Amino acid sequence: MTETRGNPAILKLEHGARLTPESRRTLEALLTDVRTVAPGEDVIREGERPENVHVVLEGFAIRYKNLPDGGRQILAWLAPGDWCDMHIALLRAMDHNIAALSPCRVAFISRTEIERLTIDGGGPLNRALWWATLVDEGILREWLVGMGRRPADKQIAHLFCELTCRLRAVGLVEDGRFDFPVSQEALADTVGLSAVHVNRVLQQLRGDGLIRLEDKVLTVHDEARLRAFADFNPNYLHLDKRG
Amino acid sequence: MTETRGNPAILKLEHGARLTPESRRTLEALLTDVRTVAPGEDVIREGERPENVHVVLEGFAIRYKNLPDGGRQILAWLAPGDWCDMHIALLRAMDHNIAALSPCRVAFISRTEIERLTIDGGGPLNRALWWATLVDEGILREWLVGMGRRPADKQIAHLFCELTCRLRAVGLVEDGRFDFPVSQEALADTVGLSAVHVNRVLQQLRGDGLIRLEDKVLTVHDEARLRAFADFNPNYLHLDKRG
DNA sequence: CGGCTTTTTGACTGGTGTCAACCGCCGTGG
DNA sequence: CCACGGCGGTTGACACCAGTCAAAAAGCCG
Repeated sequence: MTETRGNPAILKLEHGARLTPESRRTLEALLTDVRTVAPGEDVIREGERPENVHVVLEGFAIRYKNLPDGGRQILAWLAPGDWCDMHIALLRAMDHNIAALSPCRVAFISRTEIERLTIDGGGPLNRALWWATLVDEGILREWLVGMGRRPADKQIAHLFCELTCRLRAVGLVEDGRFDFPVSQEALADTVGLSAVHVNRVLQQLRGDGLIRLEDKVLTVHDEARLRAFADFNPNYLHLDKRG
Repeated sequence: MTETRGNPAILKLEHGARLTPESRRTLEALLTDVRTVAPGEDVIREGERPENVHVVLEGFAIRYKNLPDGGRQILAWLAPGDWCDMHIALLRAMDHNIAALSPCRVAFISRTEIERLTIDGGGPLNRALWWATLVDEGILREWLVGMGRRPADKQIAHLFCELTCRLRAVGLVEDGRFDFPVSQEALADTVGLSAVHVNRVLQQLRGDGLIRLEDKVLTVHDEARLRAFADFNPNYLHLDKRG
């Protein structure tokens, strides 16, 4: 549906730091090894030694963990512009999986290259990527609030508010509409509910006119109303321009 | 009960990186402005501009958010050796609160000093503090799994396994026992349950002989059994020596 | 037109929340 | 020294949100 105007990975970081023209060029140069990943396909698995950092350029990817009883918990949605595992470069083994949720285009960057530019370098990119990591942490915390203390309907509404903000930040929202190629089961694994209950909640939200969801496109007619319902405060996304 | 042998902030980082004697001295020098914080007292509040980074040296602190309906969600337990907000130094406003849960001793470090040593510096401390941040993120993800997909009893058991590991890493566990000055209400706000239900679950765990909890001391007689029950895998703590 | 996955529906179960009372501990103050 | 008050822990009765199971309907794709 919507098309990104610029490179989403750069668009996103612009929200967190003032990038110099030079660091923009450095970034562009990093994002050359781009691969296509099919839905359901893993990018990296728990236990593996991370050799690359991944950046989503198109589509949705997810972090997730499997449970011994066959269950699954989704830990993050990785939208265009999101860096998947800056972090893990430092660690010896992945403690979770990353997979494509919808068809994705993902950039692969070698960890040594990243480490040189950031951890050991301390340039402007270091600040920008720190910022992105901190935002990820903020999102994780907000999800925890949702799962722990919000009823199902508000939790899901809150997630939709968050996605609207995040996708708008990389130019993927148009008139409150954005691509949403996500099954109700994946939604359920995200919010910690059963697929059946997610179905019922979605019907309620549609019935109340808070959202529309058809043909894999999510529409938020009245964002203010959805935010009020979900008790949404975007402060945790730290998207105000200038870091 | 138990006494830390060394400085917990240094003990902890030793798990994540090889510290040079010099960086150890640098750390010691940073941790001089130590203040006492009473239970319930806030160290920093949502919305505030962070001017200091905080390190817990004694006692438990928490990250938390309040909800409009009066509820509270605890987002992290900060034990001795934990850095509270490395991160936020980069951000303009706190998106959550930090408070003492039990009587605490907390070191205050000015953000400019920290930024010089890490973000802009790129020394060995940068790696160590990155590592600590990544571990925090790993914990957050595991908590999400617990809230989303684990039944109440296993979730609480899992938390006890985690605490045992984390506190052992800074020398605060002795014979499977450690100080646990935490009300059931705080536990409830941590795991997203009601205090009443936490009470019932604790009785069940005690009845099954998995834990003992009396006089504000938690005892795990048989750690292997508790881990098996909770389906606990410590990989997300990344505590293996050498980063 | 078949098989597949995803969504939808209904009936029923069950885990957890809520409310309210009671108890035991402990610090405070008369 | 004892009475009081408050907080945290414990219990029981009951309500309700969300899970489970199962089957039908609707899309999707070859």
